[in-house]
Amino acid sequence: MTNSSVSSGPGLPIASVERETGLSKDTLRVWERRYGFPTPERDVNGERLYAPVQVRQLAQIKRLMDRGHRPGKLMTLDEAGLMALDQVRSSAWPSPDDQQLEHWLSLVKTHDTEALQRAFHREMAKRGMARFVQDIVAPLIARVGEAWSRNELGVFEEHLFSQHLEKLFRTTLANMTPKSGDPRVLLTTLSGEEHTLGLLMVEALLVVEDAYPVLLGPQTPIDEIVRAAQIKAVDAVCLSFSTAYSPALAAQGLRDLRLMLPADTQLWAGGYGVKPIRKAIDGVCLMPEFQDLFDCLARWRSEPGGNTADDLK
Amino acid sequence: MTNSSVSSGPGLPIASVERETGLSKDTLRVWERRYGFPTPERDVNGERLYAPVQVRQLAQIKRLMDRGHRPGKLMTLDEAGLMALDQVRSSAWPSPDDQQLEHWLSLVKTHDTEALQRAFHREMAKRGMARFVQDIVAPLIARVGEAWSRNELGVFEEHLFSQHLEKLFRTTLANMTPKSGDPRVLLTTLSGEEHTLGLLMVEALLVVEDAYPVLLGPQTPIDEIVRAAQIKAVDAVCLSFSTAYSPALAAQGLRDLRLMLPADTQLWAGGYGVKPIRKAIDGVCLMPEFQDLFDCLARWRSEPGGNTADDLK
DNA sequence: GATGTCATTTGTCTTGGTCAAACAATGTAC
DNA sequence: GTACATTGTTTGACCAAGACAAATGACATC
Repeated sequence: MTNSSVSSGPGLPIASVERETGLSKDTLRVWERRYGFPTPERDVNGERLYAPVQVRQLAQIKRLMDRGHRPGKLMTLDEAGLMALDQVRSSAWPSPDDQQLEHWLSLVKTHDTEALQRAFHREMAKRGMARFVQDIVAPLIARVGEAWSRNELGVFEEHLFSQHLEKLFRTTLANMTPKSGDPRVLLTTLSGEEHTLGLLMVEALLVVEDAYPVLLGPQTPIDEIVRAAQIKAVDAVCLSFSTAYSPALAAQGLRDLRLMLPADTQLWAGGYGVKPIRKAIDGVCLMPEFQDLFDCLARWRSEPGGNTADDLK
Repeated sequence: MTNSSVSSGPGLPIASVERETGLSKDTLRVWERRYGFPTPERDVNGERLYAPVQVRQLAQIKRLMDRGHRPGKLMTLDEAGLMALDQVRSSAWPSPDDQQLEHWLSLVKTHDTEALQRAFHREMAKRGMARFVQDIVAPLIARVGEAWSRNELGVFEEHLFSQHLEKLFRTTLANMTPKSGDPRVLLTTLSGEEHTLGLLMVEALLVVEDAYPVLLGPQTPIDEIVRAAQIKAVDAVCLSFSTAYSPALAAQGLRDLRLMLPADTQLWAGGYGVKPIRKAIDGVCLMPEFQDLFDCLARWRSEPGGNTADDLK
């Protein structure tokens, strides 16, 4: 009651806004100085108190920036203008006019988790793991991510969806973890890439293909990847990149890693995040589509022994 | 090669030190001004570059602060003095028998994942879930984190360990997910807190206690937590905080959330990260130990109906 | 279409200062 | 001796205004 923060009252302190929006305190202050937005009140001690409305607007601006818009432009827009941008259908996305996809999405939107779970199991049994991942899960994840960035669904729905998928893959994988298999593949992401689902999907595909995945989880520094590859004696390192990851950073990281890895260790990179990488990187196999994973696998198997990993393209 | 940052070179920029030590940029600068430590070099542009040795010392100091020591005292100590304090096996730890803990730690260090997996399953069967989590897993996680910050093991070992635990909990939970149960508890963390293991442990404990957990995964903004709590009609929201999370931020976040949640929804906060929070927060149940979770549960069950959530303490 | 140059935008870092909350120490009543 | 109020010290978060490099966009050239 007597608390001075939050609710319809004065507003949130800058630290809370940083937590809620993901914008650093420095950024929040410099925007205020440069663009005159946001416009926080001050408490008795002169410290900023942000109105909840503006916090929501800031979160929306952050989302639009992740979609490629620049702050300078967004600041000139009013609430309606921002809303309008949210609605824009970017043709860059894989066309989502698939009716079934939209049906899945509606299950996510309505939190019908039981129906979702049932549908997942049914489709997996019907199509088999490989086709299930490629035809259903991957497009659906992309569609959910897109819907989220467009504010059609909230963080809550997105989290719930992710948790269900994670549970699905982990329970399925639990009953078929192999004791051996070739090739041995290390699965992880570079620092900054938090998404785990891509890794789980690849793990599932590798297991059904009788390979031996070593799941390391997300965000491993490059030198630790090298050490892990050596200790676990893997034949290949497979990284996953989501759309959020900057293509330039991804390319740089792959080049750095390639230089530090032994020449006979393959380096594969998958996920929507590698699609924008045009130029091939020497000794790195880019796999924008899941199908490419099978190609990499087949190529490795057809060329056993000391591949110098420079024989791709 | 041409990379100007990191590696044995001059030193790390302040942002990297913040990430690695968990000390804020503000704190790092104010320490330098007040205590004359640390003593970073400067690059051509006058920006701080911290020597790797000092970064390790800073991490050590942070660890000792988490154990209750005050910065002012620690700064007067030299390297040997810090080491001496570090070696003190603080009796605050609930460690059952140190010897077994060290044995487990050696399994982590040597990447003997199969032995680790076997040992986990054996101990869980032997002790039951509740004691397994409290006596084995929680101390072991703390010990691994400590060993990591002491540079006794690398990111690779730490990730592998986390993945094994995650797999263990998820497969175990998969076979006992309840259809109903009371109370219904939403499990998540605030933005900025990435650690999921705490949530999985709580989920496991809730399930064996015949409650109904709703796992949302990490990093949910507060307004989405509120929405999720309403839609999923939960009786309580349970947040988890690791030591990495600043106590001040945790307290602020809990206050923010408490104000936005309905009064009849309980708010519980667990994990090592809440230990340093001394002052009680109105309407929030702090659970620094796992045992406290059972207390919260028992209290809720003994007082059904419209608790106004102000009856704790 | 690829590549190079230049201008603008943008976020992070800098300094040095203020202040509330947390903590330790001391005094006082019971 | 213990409980509690009071005072003094420590500590980190916040503030302002400026500087600058890295990223981005625009435009010319090969």
